[in-house]
Amino acid sequence: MSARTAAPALSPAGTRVFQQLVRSGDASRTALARDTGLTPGAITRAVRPLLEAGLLLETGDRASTDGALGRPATMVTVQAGAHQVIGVKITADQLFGVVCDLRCRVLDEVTVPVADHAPEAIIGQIADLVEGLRAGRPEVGSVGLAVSGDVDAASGHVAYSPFLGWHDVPLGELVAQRTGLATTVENDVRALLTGERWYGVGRGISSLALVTVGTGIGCALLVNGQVVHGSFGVAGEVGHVLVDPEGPLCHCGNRGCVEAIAGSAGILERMAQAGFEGLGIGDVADLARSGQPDAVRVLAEAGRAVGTGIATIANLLGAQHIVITGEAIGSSPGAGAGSGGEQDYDVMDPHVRSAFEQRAFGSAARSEIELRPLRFVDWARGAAACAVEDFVTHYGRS
Amino acid sequence: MSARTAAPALSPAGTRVFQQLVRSGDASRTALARDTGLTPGAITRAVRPLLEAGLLLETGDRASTDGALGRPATMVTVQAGAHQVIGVKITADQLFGVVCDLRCRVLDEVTVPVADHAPEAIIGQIADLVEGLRAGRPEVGSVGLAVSGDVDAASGHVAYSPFLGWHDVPLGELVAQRTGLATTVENDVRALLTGERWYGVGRGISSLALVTVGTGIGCALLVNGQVVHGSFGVAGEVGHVLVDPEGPLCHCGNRGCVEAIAGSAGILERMAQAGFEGLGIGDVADLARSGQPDAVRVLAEAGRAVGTGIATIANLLGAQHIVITGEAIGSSPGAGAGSGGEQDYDVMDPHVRSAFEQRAFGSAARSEIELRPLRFVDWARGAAACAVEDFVTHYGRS
DNA sequence: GCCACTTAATTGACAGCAACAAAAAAAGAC
DNA sequence: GTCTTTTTTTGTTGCTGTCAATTAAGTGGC
Repeated sequence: MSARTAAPALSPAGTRVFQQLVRSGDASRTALARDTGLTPGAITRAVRPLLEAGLLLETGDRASTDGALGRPATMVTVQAGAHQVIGVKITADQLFGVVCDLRCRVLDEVTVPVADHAPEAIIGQIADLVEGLRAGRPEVGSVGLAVSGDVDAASGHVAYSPFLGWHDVPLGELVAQRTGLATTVENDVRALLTGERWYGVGRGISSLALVTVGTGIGCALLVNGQVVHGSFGVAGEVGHVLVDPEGPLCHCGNRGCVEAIAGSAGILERMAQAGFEGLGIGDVADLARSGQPDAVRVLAEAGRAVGTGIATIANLLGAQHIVITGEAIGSSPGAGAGSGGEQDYDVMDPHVRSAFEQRAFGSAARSEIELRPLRFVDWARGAAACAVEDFVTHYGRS
Repeated sequence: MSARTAAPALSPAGTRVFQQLVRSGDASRTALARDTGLTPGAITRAVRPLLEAGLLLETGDRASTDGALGRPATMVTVQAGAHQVIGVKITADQLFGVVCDLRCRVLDEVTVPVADHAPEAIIGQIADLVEGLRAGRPEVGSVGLAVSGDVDAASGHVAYSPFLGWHDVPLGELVAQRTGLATTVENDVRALLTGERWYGVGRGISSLALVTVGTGIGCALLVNGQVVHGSFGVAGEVGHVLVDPEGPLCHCGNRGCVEAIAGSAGILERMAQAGFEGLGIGDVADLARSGQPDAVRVLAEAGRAVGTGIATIANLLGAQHIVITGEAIGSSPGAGAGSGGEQDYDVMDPHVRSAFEQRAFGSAARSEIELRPLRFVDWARGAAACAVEDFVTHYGRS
């Protein structure tokens, strides 16, 4: 694919080194030897062709010059701009696109409204979006797409996407044909996890859980350094963990699932029951901040439900780090102008934590919990991260 | 270790082939090539030294002679008796020991009562048990030990074992010193999972959950073909999944955990509350079978709790197969004379399944659920399986 | 009964890769 | 200015598995 720089047939060691550097940014050769488990000699030989291909760069930087004995190590860095990728998050309302470099830093972004959900229409829009972002950037060589639903990353097929109403769409092939770029497709939450894993808090961590709170509760899991896919395509359904058998009815048919209590729909419905009709989730948070008892109660319940859900993840998987995110989770109003309208009710934060601490068993309570707002750029960046991963692992192959 | 047959420095391919055969029993060379991803030529070269070392055997058997074209494949089998291992399950009451061959078939078994829980005392008893089983079996070359609690398999240390009252006992080293045999230590439930994984239902499956129902609820998880250890040593705590916030108090401080409802202690306590004091778990099952309403209710609740717990596992992990086992789970009274007194109340079975089906989300309901009685031999066999795995992976190394 | 066909297993040649070990490079210390 | 100390490089070596051709061992056609 995209044979811009004739791929110099990387050795296994070369791929390992390249991966390591893309993920860590820079390192001395000795550090690389330590981290990859290869011999210093092997590193030298692995690095050379990558330098020649322009993928790596030897900056004059010296590592830790402060009084260290011996020959100072010279740092090797990724030439992050050498290859660029476009990441697109597909929703029923909008397409969010970003251009990222190899270190997954966002260079440019764009949002496009979506009207027609038909696969052909959306694929056309994706192609246009890609062409637009690609203009004047010859380094762009691959595309990553993130879609909610049942996605087979290996084949690039979208088996089923409820929000888009898609069934068995060979999205990867179609976009690759239209754009001429190597295309990677992944489930949106797993894509987000991939981004977080290599370029966020997940660095150096082998078990990580990512929970997105919104209309539904999404979740992707990293266990033993591997993304969990589930035998039947289902995994990470923390939204249907039981919280209260007497709780509100969930669309899955049971009562008291996390999603029924903490999902936006459930929250708004219970506010409506309390007499507050037609609110948005941000309004509920505002009410809660101003002390309105119903809003406080509903959000506290939501927070406790999420806390119970993540405690279950911690108890079962021993996740080292748990990130909770969503349009609906934020720090404070007006903090940082994200692309999406980020409503915030960190009102939930203490309730999440207290419920987690209460239900986490033994050492599982040591899991680090992080709540953070999520902007749509992050979704697109996750898609880009998948494309980068694909590029790096397949560089000089297939 | 145990250099009986001078290990002929196995190549990586050799180890892969050996592993594959120990796990599958026998295969033609072509099948091996397919399953290991190696070239036919590599297989030939890998198999030869193993044949010479007496670890493999070429039986005259031909695979599928029925009208198949071409040269018939000759089967290669493990010489299962070439190396034997002893597996020991350590409990506060008894030691259960087995001798197994490389295919993990039980050749002999023995039970020893335990009086003194002090590490030295138990290690002495283990050494005696091993010597006894070893007598007249020169093929015995390694020992596997299964202990409940926090075990570090890599170092062979038992960090903490509540039932034995052990803290940081270097069990592996000590037993290796006493017996002169290579020794492997593993958490008991994980050992059971290992046995099941390679020699039971787990063959060819990459995600498997094993739940043991007894005094406590134990659980070991296989995800993506790897055993989950948990970042802080905690994982698989399905016993503390929330079932009912109004439920009975659990020793973890919360209400309505699976363990509080389905653990033996909880069951007996609730029977006592109903006026049935001093029962054993088998008595409760008998009462339920004879239609006693309280027993029926308590066991139904227990079954539903377990069902909810495994549904949570299925929802989060997408486990392909879930095995529920325990002294307390059985088929019918008097079926097969196991070593432990196996009480049975398959009374729970329908309740487990219905609760599971109700709470499993979407395709997660496709997980295969299996309830089966557990005899103590199985625990010991799990320990043996760990020893076999260690032997196979380290053969011709370290 | 011989020959073509098919599949299994073997073998020799080959090439690639990384480990090993020793030397060169680049500092700071004395 | 030499001596450490650490990083990096460079031959050399050994091993391993792929490749492709060959041999082996059957079945079925004629």
